Amino acid sequence: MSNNKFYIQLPMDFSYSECLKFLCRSDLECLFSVENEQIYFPLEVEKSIFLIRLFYRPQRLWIEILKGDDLTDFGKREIKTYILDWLDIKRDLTDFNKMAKKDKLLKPLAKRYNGLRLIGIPNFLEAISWAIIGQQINLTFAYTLKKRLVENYGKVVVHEERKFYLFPKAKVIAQLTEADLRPMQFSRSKIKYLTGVAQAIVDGKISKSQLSKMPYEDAKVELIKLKGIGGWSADYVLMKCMRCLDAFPISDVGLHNAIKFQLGQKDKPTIEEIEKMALPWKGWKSYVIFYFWHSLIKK
DNA sequence: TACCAGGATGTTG
DNA sequence: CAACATCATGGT
Repeated sequence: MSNNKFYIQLPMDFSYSECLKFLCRSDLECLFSVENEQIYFPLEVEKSIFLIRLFYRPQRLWIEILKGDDLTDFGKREIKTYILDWLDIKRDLTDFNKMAKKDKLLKPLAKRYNGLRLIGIPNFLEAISWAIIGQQINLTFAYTLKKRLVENYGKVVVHEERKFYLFPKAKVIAQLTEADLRPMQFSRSKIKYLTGVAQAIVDGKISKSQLSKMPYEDAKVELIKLKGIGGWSADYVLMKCMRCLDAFPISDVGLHNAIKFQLGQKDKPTIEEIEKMALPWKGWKSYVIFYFWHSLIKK
């Protein structure tokens, strides 16, 4: 059983504690859990489900398989790939930090959160669904809705009397009705958007691999064709799932508030003002907004 | 109590 | 084409 524990070598400027802080931002998170600075989450690889624990030792992120079939070398590689993507471990932040240092607004954030990675959502359907769920409601309520969806329609893994959930499959969400989701307090429009997107994925009309071959602008156009996906949601998915470094949901109210606080102003900035201040951020706009979001986390 | 939430869509003027 | 209503409900 020596095959159930392996590790990823971490770059110097990786801050496990800042990443953990982001992962801990809601007590209602249901797709992973953080305890004693360890991250627990289930992952489906090659049709079998593994329960994984991550923990940190200097310059190493250890991966331990707590539950699941025997791991092949292929499966092991898949799990590593997933984690590298999720925590954006391979990203070289040298240029980002260099740019941030010269930027009045960013400098304190980049210093305070040095080594923070843009925590992603590798699962395409989950990323889109989370964008839809988060539209126009406060984050606490959004987490509550996601939890209800996941706990009712996602696969569950039980380990030491604790339940761990996977995000529901597109095939399952595509079949849901108002009778299923209205009692969980999803709005009629969110239900339509969620099932519609899931159906589009089932039908092969859109996929992560297809989008990944397109330039940012084209991928954004494709996403916006989906009912319920506007500019904000498209950019959200492009930054959290497709890893486009210049995806920038500029209309985001969280961003507006974060900039307001950072500038110590009474009013939120206008879109035009943000566009102007974002000029030097080119190449790293998704990282910039992520750092601003991070600054909103209440201790 | 009113107003704001990590928006998007359909309608109206 | 810009302004407005609507969605649904929790948080403050």
